[in-house]
Amino acid sequence: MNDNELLAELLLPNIDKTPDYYEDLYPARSLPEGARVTRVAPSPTGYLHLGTLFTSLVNRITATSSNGIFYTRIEDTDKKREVEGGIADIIGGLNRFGISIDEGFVNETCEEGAYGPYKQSLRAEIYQCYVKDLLRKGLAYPCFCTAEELSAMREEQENRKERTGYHGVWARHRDITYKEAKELIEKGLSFTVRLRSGGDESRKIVFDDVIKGKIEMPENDEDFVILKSDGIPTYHFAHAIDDHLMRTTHVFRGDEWISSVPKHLELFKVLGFKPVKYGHISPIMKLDGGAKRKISKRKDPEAAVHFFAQEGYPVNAVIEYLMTIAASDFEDWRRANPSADYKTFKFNPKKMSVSGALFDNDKLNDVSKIIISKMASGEVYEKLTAWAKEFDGEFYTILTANPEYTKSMLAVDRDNAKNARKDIAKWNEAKEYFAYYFDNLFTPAYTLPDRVSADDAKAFLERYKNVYNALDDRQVWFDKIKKIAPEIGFAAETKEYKAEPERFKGSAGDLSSVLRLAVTGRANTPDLCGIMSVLGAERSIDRINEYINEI
RNA sequence: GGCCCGGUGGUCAAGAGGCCUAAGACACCGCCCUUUCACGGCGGUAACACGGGUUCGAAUCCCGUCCGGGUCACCA
Repeated sequence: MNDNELLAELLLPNIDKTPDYYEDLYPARSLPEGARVTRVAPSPTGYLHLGTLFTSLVNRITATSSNGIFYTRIEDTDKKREVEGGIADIIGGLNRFGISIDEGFVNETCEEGAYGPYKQSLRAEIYQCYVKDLLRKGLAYPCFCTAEELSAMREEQENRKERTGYHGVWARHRDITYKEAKELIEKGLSFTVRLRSGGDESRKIVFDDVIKGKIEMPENDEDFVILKSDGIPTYHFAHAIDDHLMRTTHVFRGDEWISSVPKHLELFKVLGFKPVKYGHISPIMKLDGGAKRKISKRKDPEAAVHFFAQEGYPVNAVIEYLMTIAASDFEDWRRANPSADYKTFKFNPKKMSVSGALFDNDKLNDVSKIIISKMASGEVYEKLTAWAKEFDGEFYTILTANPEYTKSMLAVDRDNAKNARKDIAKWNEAKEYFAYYFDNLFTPAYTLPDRVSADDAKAFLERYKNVYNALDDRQVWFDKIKKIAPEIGFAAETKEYKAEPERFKGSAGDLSSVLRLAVTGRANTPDLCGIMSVLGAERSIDRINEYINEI
């Protein structure tokens, strides 16, 4: 055995497999030509973040568009930051948003697929096997520097205005011998394993990012850590090993990773792997004061996907909105295919924005309103009550006390309507919006429209009470109002009034506003005729009487 | 600070040297439709960061400046 081999044995004595073993264990996938294998690899350090959802969506749609595979892998190599229940929240969140997962953690509890385990903490032996191989080949070496020594070194580099990092002459253990290493280990020192970089900072590497295009950067010459002192790899090393062994073809990830691409590419090269294709996604930004910045977990409620559930945005509204950011040609496609499943959209990463988009709540609301406006009342009922059950118990009780009543309320101006109303963007607006349908939510307003005096309002309402019939259709309903109008000095037709305003006090439209105010307490509502028929004649008349007494 | 990436209306963006007197969507405003509101229709306000080149011609190519973002860990 030569010194490198001895060193490898010394450092990782319990590893007896060789890379060939894993190459055979995880053979190339047999997928159709052009199929892309993508993944999302969250670390369970908290709840599902908007950015993670977005990245997942891009990876998912890329796989779907190419008949490929999308899988999840848990990057739990940092035990210090791990959070209880993190996996469940993230994977469960993806499921809830309809991001289907082909492999890996397909839901909170279940791991599937032939390329596992899909949790990095369970893959230590695999990583170590490759580290050992690198050690044997002299491509890696142990480093015994402590955290203190490393930061002292950094400080010195900063003082000297030199490039910081563990490279060149600063790479203290780069030439450590087997003998020296053995002594230090016998003294009980812990070590990390570093890559013996063959890069040269003055040379450039060029790679083609599938989103951002050609990017040129200095080669990596940093002897960065590949195996931490706890025997677990760093992200960089785990990325290279896992994405190779899991046969990933495309990695879409946040663009904060761009600067480490030279490290990753060097790793792929040194390991003898075919590099993956990268697509670096610009972050979703937020306006803070006057400045744009990446949406932040700590400062922005909408960073947590849970926020959207709480507000009551339908999940497909959030996805639809994210798609408009992800692909600049998505909205055109949507116009051409109004009811198609977004999953059938052919995604092209070249159509992704290269700079970060500001999160646009107005746009989300609009997208969401359109989606809700297209739902039938039955679906609205399901979604609304499901939301209320979780987030507004009082409203839930009210809504479900009489399901048929609630459904007929939701059907007004919705089912069979020629024009979809775009009124509600999220379920938490519903309580206020529908309040007048429920006696314990209804707030009367004893106000009058312009042009209508209290006396006229009373005169109109008194007459109207006698002719109202809850069974009337819209036409008959309004004809009755028009019939009363001239009797009290109002024009039956709006046009008539507009042509000669001096001849009338107002028009039948003004009178219907009186009725609207009396029955709903609102100046604006959907179809009043429909509302009154849901409310029922008795309740409508009661409210009219009360209004007459109060104005 | 070094290294990357980016900069078209308030926002998302189309745009690959002449088709740009710069699309579309959201937001905003006006008009029409209309029992109110909404929907819908029509119209409007509003942009190529700046300065130099290259070219007959530049939003588009090159350089510089400025501005914004990212990154420089035994975190991912």
